[in-house]
Amino acid sequence: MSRDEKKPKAPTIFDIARKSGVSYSTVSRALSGYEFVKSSTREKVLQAARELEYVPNQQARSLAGGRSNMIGVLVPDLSNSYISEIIHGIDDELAKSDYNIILYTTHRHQGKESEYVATMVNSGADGLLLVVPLISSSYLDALHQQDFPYVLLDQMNERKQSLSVIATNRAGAYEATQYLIELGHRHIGFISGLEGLNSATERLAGYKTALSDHGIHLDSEYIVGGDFRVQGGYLATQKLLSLQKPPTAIFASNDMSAFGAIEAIRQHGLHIPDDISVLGFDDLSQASLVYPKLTTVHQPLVEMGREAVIMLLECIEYPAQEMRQTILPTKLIIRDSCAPPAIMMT
Amino acid sequence: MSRDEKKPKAPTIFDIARKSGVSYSTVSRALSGYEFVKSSTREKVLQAARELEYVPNQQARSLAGGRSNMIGVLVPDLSNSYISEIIHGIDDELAKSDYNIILYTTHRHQGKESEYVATMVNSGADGLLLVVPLISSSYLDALHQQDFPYVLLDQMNERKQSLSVIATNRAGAYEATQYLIELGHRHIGFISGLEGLNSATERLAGYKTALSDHGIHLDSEYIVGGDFRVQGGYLATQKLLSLQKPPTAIFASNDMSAFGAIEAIRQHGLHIPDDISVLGFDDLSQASLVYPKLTTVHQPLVEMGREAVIMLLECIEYPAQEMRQTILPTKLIIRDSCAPPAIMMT
DNA sequence: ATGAAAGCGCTAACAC
DNA sequence: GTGTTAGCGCTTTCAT
Repeated sequence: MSRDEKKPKAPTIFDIARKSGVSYSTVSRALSGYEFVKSSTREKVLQAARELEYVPNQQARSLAGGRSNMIGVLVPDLSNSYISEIIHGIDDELAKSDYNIILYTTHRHQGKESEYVATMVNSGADGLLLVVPLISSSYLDALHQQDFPYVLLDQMNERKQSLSVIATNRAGAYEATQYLIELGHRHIGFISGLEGLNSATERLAGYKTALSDHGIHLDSEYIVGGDFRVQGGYLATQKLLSLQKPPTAIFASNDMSAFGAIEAIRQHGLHIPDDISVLGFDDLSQASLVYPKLTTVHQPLVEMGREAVIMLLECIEYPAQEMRQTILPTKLIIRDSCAPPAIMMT
Repeated sequence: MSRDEKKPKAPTIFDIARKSGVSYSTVSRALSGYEFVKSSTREKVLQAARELEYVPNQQARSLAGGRSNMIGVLVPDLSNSYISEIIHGIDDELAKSDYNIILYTTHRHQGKESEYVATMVNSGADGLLLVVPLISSSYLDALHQQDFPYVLLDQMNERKQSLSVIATNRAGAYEATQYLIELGHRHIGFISGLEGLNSATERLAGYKTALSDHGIHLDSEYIVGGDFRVQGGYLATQKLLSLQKPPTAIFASNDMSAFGAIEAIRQHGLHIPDDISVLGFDDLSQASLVYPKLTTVHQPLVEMGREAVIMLLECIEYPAQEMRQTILPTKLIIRDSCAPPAIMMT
């Protein structure tokens, strides 16, 4: 060690026991809220704990078989506000309990999610919140086998036997597309999301259904690949604009893509929404920062985080949860980036 | 428990010991990289561990006096990209080691930072990264007393005896102000940051110094209070614009404030940068998303996170670190929100 | 209602 | 170089 050796050991329940004159197992009971403790004893113990500024050692607690009070949160990446907002919701809700967050990002080692899951489980997390895009059922199986509490966020397990919370991606996309149609657009470009993602698939489906429900021919040229990021949206929009007959509106699978679209459109010398409309999905906080303010489908990310926590805590408390899905509603937020097409065409 | 009771206990070093035919302390040594282990033995152990899919139990590890491989990260809040970017950097760098992040947000209980610090320390974090704005030295003292490794991020302890990483706030603000002056501005409004924050104070100082160095009278009317957030910037700008002689340029203490300024200016019917220039600080990813793209002082947030991790890990490794500060350079990023004043006045 | 005692899985002296 | 033995701080039977 460095300078002085006087690391003042933190007080343990043993110290509390001495101070309050009871056995240390009684202290443990009093502290952990066990019901059969005389209330006078409990008071005495709590008092002593307070005076000693006692802080429980979570490691010991969970080693001994109790709760660790840690929730493992596995996310792909931190560079994305989409994730930040979800985490924000998780954090908010968790703050009400005394759970803490252990944060894992998979970007560290691509595809090693299962390893992370194993670590989290083995490191004593009481439950897991998974925001991992591409779910491989390998570790989901392991989780199930151990009856380990976890909740899937914004992702469905195809076998649907997980607790999960998602938003109405398809309906949201439908509503958005319909809005564009009602504005008079007949040529609506679509920037798709990351392949394989449930949300991406659903949003595309919503777009397609809306089109066909309104008797609009689906032009496959109008669907171009994006990646849920600014750059992808930018590139996709360039393609769209260079089409022989460019769309009069672009529906981007998420706001990030939409931001890229805005950029590309501006560079092309076109004006939003006069020359072309842009619509996003997510309603990130940036959406009202860009100019023009982005009309977009609000996905309740913060609330999804909250909801997932609620489900998880419930599942930890009462392990025999039946698997269910919470579906939160999306909502079209009309701002300034959409308008009727300049030249109405049918 | 719920359905089946067959929770398959995770293998322990004891299982590895049996499988590889050595004592379990040897296993511990082999696994934790102790050097005096015959390499054939080590290989045998590692092999067995692999086959068993062994995952170490961190709780036990740290309880027994080893490392927990957890770094506690204390942040005020998650709703802010400024924080997100720092965390991003932390995460990036930490990914190279096998440390994990325990994330604490103080917004849960205002002013209870010390309690959090105590919890983190007591829960076996190997080190702390503190991004807490208003540092109360109360827990810093405790940390010092215990020789507990920690690094301050974007915050200085007035007594300067902590490891810390900050950016050149004052110089950055100076450069920015000077840029505005060189553009021809003589009436430069300043939206201040959150009171008490080191960065806020330094930026204001940089602004003032630049002004006086260029012989420009400091008009106290031009310095209006902000709070580092959009709303604060918005309100501050309204005040600035309603001045008898409004400034021709506004330097906001951070990008968030600048975004608010842009909004207010737009609502006022003015154009950026033709009618008035806006300059920010931080260079959040949003800065190039807004329109016009924000000219701002780049603060290397991601790198600050990285650097803090590097320092912390070093400090954990070699506890006898002398206290030092790493100062990372800011850089003026010229985009589209600044231009010479419409009417040159002296 | 409370005390005693046995570990949880692991590291770190201490022996040999 | 490797085995033996204590605990780390706590929860949880099992007694009483």
